[in-house]
Formats: sequence, structure tokens, C-alpha cells
Amino acid sequence: MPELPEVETTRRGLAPHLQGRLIQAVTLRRPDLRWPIPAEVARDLPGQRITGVRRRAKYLLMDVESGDSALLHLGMSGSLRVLPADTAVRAHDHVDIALAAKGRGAGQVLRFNDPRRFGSLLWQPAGQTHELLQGLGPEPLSDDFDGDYLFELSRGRKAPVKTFLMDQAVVVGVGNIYAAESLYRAGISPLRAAGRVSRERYLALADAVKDILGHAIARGGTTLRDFISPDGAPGYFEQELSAYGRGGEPCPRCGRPMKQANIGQRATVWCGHCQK
DNA sequence: AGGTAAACCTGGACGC
DNA sequence: TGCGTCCAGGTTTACC
Repeated sequence: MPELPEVETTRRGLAPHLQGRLIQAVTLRRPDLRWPIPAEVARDLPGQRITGVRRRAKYLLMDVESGDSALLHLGMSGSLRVLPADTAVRAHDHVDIALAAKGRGAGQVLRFNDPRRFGSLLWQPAGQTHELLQGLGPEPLSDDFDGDYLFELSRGRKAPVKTFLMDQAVVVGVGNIYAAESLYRAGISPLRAAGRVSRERYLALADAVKDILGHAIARGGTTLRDFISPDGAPGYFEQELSAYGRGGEPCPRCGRPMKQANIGQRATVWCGHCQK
């Protein structure tokens, strides 16, 4: 489900609810997610105040006073909601982080639901960077990411440019939806070898990535099946998708039918006329 | 080292 | 209605 805009939407939805709140208890109903949930999560979180919610790539970091962080990844089907503490538990509600009541109001719970269990809840000790966060590429919305960077890094690479763009060691946060959209916007065929894309066209691609991700965040992300923000709202970017999910439909630009094929095991849609 | 494919898991859509 | 097949927003791991 979630690429950078959906994770950032989740972060923005969570932050105001979690900032400064006291964690009362942690309930693990199903500790076997992508990886087992480390013992520290249930042992060290209760009694601590949340100091912030950050995002790096598609990971969320919930920081607490001790300097430790809970590291969350939503995988393909994960979602985080802030709910009244007495909300009935549903299928695939794997983890609850109970928040102490503010004043005399009722308490709330941060609930992690993930049908496919590709998501994860891990632990990053104070002062350390989790192994999974090492070796990641730059944030696409930062100044470290631009067309020159893509051009230099791609020299000699034979993998398709779409595969290159989705490689989290190249740039983080771009998944299957936004890779297709960005390449469509930039007029680059997803099949083209990464090393065979010019500097000029990488400038257009980097601009497209930034623009599309920024716009998707402003729309609250893309809801295809099940993405939902912490407040329960869907994202509204789906209606603005030009390529993803439109195989066989007319190209919005030239009207010719959009092509579809698997590239790097992922369904890919593009226009054979507008993208070279 | 780069490139590719399998693997992890569940639910929904579809065809028969 | 039921069953088999295919597909899905991610990423590690293994292998060439």
C-alpha cells in the first residue's frame, strides 16, 4: 500500500495525537510480523512520553524520552489509527499502544493493523541508527536529490530506469505507483536502461518525482483499496493518476492505448508514443 | 557489484 | 455458492 506520500500522510495524522503523550501499555496480539517484534517494545515503551514522530524513507520513527525509537513500516497493507481506547478489536489488529487520557477525557489507542503482515515494528536504541535505515538513498523532496545525482549514479547501469528509480538505495520513497507516474510525466520509457537516460531527461525526472510526491502528500496520498489515514480519511490522489492502473486505456496526452507489462516483477503502465 | 527472481502473507476480484 | 487462479501500494534474501 504505502509509498512516501502515504507514510508522510500517516506521520502528519499521527503527530498531533502522539506528541507529548504518555504511553500506558503495549499489547502485542500477533508479534510475528515481517520480523518478530523485539522485547523492548513491550518492555521499555510503557511509562514513557512520546517526544516526536519522524519519517525516514517509508519508515516511521516514534521517539520517546529515553532517546529510543519504535521503528514502524507499513509494508503493503499496514495502517495506523488513533482510536478511542474502547474501540472493538478487528481482524489483523496486531498491536495496540495505549495512550494515557489527557485530563479527564477517555484514553486513546494507537492501533496497528496489517492483513498481510509485511509490515514491521522494530526497535532503535538511543544514539543508534537501525540497520534497515543504513544504506538508504536521499529523501526525494530534499536538495540532495536532483537530476545530476540521478545521472551520475546511473552511468553504466543496465537495469530498467523504473527499477533504478524504485531502488531505495538510489532514492527512497518511490514505489510502484509514483515511479510509473513520474516516468510518464517525464516522458521516459520505464524499459529504458538507467544508464541510457540523458542528464537533461534525469532533470525532468527528478522534477517530476518531487512535484508528484509533493502533490500526492497535499491530497493525503493514494487510496486504491485500503490505505487510510490515522483519522480514518482516505487519500484523494487516485483520481489524478495518469498511468498507474490505466493499462489499455487511452493515454491522457495522445489518446493511444497505454501499454502494460511487468518490469522487475511489478505491473507497469506507460505510453509507447509519449515515453521513449 | 549489478541484476533478477523467489519468498514472505492475506483478501478480493474474477472465471468456471 | 464454491473453488481455483491471479493480483496487490514492499523489501529482504538468495542466486547468477
